[in-house]
Amino acid sequence: MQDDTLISPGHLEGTRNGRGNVYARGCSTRQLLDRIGDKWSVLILLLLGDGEMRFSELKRRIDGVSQKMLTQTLRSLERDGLVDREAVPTVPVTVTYRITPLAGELLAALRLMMEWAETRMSAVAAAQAKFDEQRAAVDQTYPIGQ
Amino acid sequence: MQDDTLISPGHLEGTRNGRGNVYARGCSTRQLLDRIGDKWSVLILLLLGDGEMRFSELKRRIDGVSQKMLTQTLRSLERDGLVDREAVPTVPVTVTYRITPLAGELLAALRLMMEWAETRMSAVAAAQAKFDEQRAAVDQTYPIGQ
DNA sequence: CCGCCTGGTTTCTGTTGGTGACCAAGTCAG
DNA sequence: CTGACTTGGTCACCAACAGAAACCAGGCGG
Repeated sequence: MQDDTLISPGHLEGTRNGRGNVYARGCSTRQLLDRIGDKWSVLILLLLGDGEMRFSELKRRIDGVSQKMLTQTLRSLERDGLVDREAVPTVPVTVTYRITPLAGELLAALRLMMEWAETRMSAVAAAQAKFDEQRAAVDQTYPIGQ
Repeated sequence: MQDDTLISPGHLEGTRNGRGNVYARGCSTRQLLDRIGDKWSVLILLLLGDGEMRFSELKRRIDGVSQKMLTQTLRSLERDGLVDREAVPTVPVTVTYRITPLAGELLAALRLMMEWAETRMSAVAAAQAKFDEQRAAVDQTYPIGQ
């Protein structure tokens, strides 16, 4: 597995990582993606990054999550030490979630992503429209019905 | 990766931004996550971030991708203007992929995530082990066979 | 003509996510 | 006491999707 693609800057120590083999099944980046790379985790972390929140509020604010998936995702994040769950046996039980310091550090990266999305998604949309348009033109030139 | 163009009819947001409602269905952060929030996109962008690469090399280096998913994900990234595809009709056709400047900016955030993963995933693993251990203890105390 | 190379697409099947019904525990109205 | 309603969560079921493997295009070498 040689690397003819000029990796240039910094070949990191050992085989550890980055830019070297992000892809190996056991690699930390892969592990992270396996955990928070689902449909809801990032959204939850981003929301909790602004302050603790109750289960029902999370459900209300994240447009489209099902109760099942919210529970499941929160449980998974809790297991990974990224969110903290506190259940108070009040009248109807009250469960509060908040991010842990560990997740707090990750939050910086997630927010950077969010900022990119906010400033660049329009460009993505434009690229998409252009792509689809070209594909449509090709389809017209070479119709599918063989 | 669906192909609906959810640029949406403009409107409904007075919401623009972050910290406010990351959750609304049409929000840019949601759109971004819908696109690159899958199992392979981030990995591909990270790899291509180090330099252009051929299809077969990507497949070889990303441990576990199926040909179908690689093609599908690359096509989606191309559609979104994040990667550039160049097919040269050489002997056996040669297809090269590289990231676009647009994706280049996103790369900073992704690399930050990767770095977090590399330094913190061990803590996550520890948290996980602890959680599972406690759950096991509880299961022993209150066996399932009601 | 056979077999092989790259880059795909198709088919089939197992896993995943979403929907909606249901549960626990407690409170309050009637 | 009964029934309705709260919050947080589980379960059964079904549709959508990812993965494995087979197949395809077409150009070449033997």
